Amino acid sequence: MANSDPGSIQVIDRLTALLEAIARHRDPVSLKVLAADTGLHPSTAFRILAAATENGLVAREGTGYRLGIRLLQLGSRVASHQDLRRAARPLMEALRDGIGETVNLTVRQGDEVVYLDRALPERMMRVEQRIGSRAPLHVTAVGKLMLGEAGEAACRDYARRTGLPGYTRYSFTDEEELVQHVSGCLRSGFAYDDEEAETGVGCIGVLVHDDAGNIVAGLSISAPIERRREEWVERLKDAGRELELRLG
Amino acid sequence: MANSDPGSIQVIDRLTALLEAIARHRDPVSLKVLAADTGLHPSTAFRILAAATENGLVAREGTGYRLGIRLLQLGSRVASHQDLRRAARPLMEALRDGIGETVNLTVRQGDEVVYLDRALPERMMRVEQRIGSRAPLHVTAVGKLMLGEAGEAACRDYARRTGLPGYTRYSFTDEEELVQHVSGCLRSGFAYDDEEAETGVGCIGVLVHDDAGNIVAGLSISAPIERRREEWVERLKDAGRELELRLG
DNA sequence: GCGTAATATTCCGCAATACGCAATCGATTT
DNA sequence: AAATCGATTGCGTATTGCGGAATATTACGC
Repeated sequence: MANSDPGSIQVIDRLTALLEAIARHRDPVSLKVLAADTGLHPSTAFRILAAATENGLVAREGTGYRLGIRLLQLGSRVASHQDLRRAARPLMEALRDGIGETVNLTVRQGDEVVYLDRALPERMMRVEQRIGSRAPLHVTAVGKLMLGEAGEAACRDYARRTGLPGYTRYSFTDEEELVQHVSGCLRSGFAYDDEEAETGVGCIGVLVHDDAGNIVAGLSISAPIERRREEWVERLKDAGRELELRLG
Repeated sequence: MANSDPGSIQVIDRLTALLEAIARHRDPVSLKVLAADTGLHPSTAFRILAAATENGLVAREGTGYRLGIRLLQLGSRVASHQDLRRAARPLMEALRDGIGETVNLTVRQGDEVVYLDRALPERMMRVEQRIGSRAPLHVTAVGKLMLGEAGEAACRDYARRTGLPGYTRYSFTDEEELVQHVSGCLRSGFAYDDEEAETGVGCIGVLVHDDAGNIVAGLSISAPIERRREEWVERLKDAGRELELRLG
């Protein structure tokens, strides 16, 4: 039998699955668990992990495995949007210091937003998105704006394609309502996320454009819903505008 | 012929080499260049890159390749020293804001220090180490302290093992001098790096210990040598002590 | 401290996998 | 329009990685 999918190498798929599996766990993971999680034969998992360890992608801690420091290096070198992150960072930190809540930088990738960077406040209860993690467009403030700018047709397309899965009881799951809501957000130049992705979490988002008017990124504030304040909208918009200037 | 090295999987070695090669370049890299850099047959490189792209480890930009966003995610999940980074981050930012220079968090790995995190000041000229990058112990402030704490014998061992390669004309390349210098640093509880790693760059470093007295990390300030100030030593020591408290 | 169970690691023969050649496709240049 | 250069794909083959079983190591119960 030939390759099931040309453009796919078994070992690389398996390696990725293993890395993912390790990443899902907080503490070092045993071979057995990893083999079970990925459905690989322990012996196979072992050999792949050993090779990955050789290459620093994985490290051993006692008898278990954790992600290797080389991934830190590679992660920090992901050049994609590097300029963007660099330009945004000080603005994000300033905004975070001003309001005392988490500030996120996101970009669109397919039907999701990806968290590129964030600035975390120094307080016990805060909202924290992991860098590199994803969320569907229709349950995030920035994502809804992106849907809005893409136009009604594209938004409806998205709705049908994804089926608008609900995450909380506040998520939009109806195409008509979403389209309606999204165009409203677009007009006001910002969007709220009212516990649509996770109960108790509220966001405010704005878009960042380049000179040509294309969407470059989204900037958002995430906070426990009861701490969120109206006034932040203007500050967030200012930060967005400032970022556009710095990129232009 | 059997595997040259059991515990090594060809594809994974090659994948890692390709990722490294991509990371070395700033802009998207063409297949040809990657194949040349890694010595792989273009067709082989292509297939591996295609598989890596499927898995999000690599992304395409036009006709070239760049590191994929999944590496961001994996990099951010490197659990190793996560608590440390988390605890150190606010202290580092405060210190950076106080003195206006780069603050680094490092750990030892073998004969090198690895940069775990850093806080960058908002100014045009600044020293910037990439997260995940490495430097030999004997040309960094923190590294010299680590050598000191390891004891004279271990330090001499290190000297012979590595041959003390020089990076600038100020690097220590003589075992005797290094041992001497290092024990001096240890006594004073901090170390300078006077353009020993890179001409024009000066550092100050301190060590961070856990309750049991083991070295957990190093904290350092990097600045253009002519901007470096004596006063920073105490502030850095304070930050180190504060971090020890927070970890304890 | 010993026996036992549970994992981790190594060995090995087999065949599926990934390799490299060569041919095709596509873009860019002259 | 031809030619050149790089990216991509198909294909037969040898190598590589596979998984079962054997062995080592660790953890645990008694």
